[in-house]
Amino acid sequence: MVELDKCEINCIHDEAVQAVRQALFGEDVAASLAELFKALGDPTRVKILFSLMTRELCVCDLTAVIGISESAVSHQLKILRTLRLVKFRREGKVLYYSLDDDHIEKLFAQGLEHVTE
Amino acid sequence: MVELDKCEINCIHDEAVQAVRQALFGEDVAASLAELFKALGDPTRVKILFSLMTRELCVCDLTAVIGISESAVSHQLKILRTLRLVKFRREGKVLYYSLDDDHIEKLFAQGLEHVTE
DNA sequence: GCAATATATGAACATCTGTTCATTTGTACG
DNA sequence: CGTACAAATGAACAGATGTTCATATATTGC
Repeated sequence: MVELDKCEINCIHDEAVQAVRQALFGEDVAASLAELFKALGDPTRVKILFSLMTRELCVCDLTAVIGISESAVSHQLKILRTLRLVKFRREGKVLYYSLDDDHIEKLFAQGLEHVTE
Repeated sequence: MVELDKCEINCIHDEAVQAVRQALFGEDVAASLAELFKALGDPTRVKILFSLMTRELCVCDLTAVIGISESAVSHQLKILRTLRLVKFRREGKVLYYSLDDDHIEKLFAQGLEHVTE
């Protein structure tokens, strides 16, 4: 818990700090947002999500497309499921995964713009 | 290097896998995208960026707004600088930070939509 | 029920990440 | 020049993260 001890006197823009502090969303929202972005912040998951942008795929397909073990894919899918980024339907023994949400496509689009500019 | 050994026979949708594989962006793009999202995937950095959406602020202000040590803020700012998410200008001893890019606001907007729906 | 198969899950481990503490750099001003 | 102060940097450490390996579910077809 850092308090405004020495710095408040000569350096801080007090009104600004107060204003921003008020506008700043709560700890929980910041945490949720960070959690979401963190989920997108892994090459494997980026590839999984991008793959699912084309069409729904089973775990086995994803394994082949991305080139890592089925277990690794499954673990990542669990994370993406928990955050409601992907959903799945069962067809016999096979589970078909797809994007749960069209926000992801927009997020990727924005992200790509930043990266490739 | 996992090959399509046993699964290709009875489970994989071969054409789909090939197609997606072709469409899938390269290792480097995936890595860049992941790096960007990972940078956004930390509560402290989320707060920093959100704070800077309102107006430019000095490191000292950010310390007060967010309530963590100046060193911690500085370390995070370095990460954000490296990824061209924030920029700064010097005025005497004080460095004023601001957003480098309007993509961030859009990314946050999309992210918030997903989180708060 | 049992073998086969697709996927999920748990434990373990090495690596990466964020913070703290100590030190340094850069700038202003007497 | 030397002190003061904003900010940056480096080392170190605890905690989180992603993969692997081994094992467990769930479903199908015999």
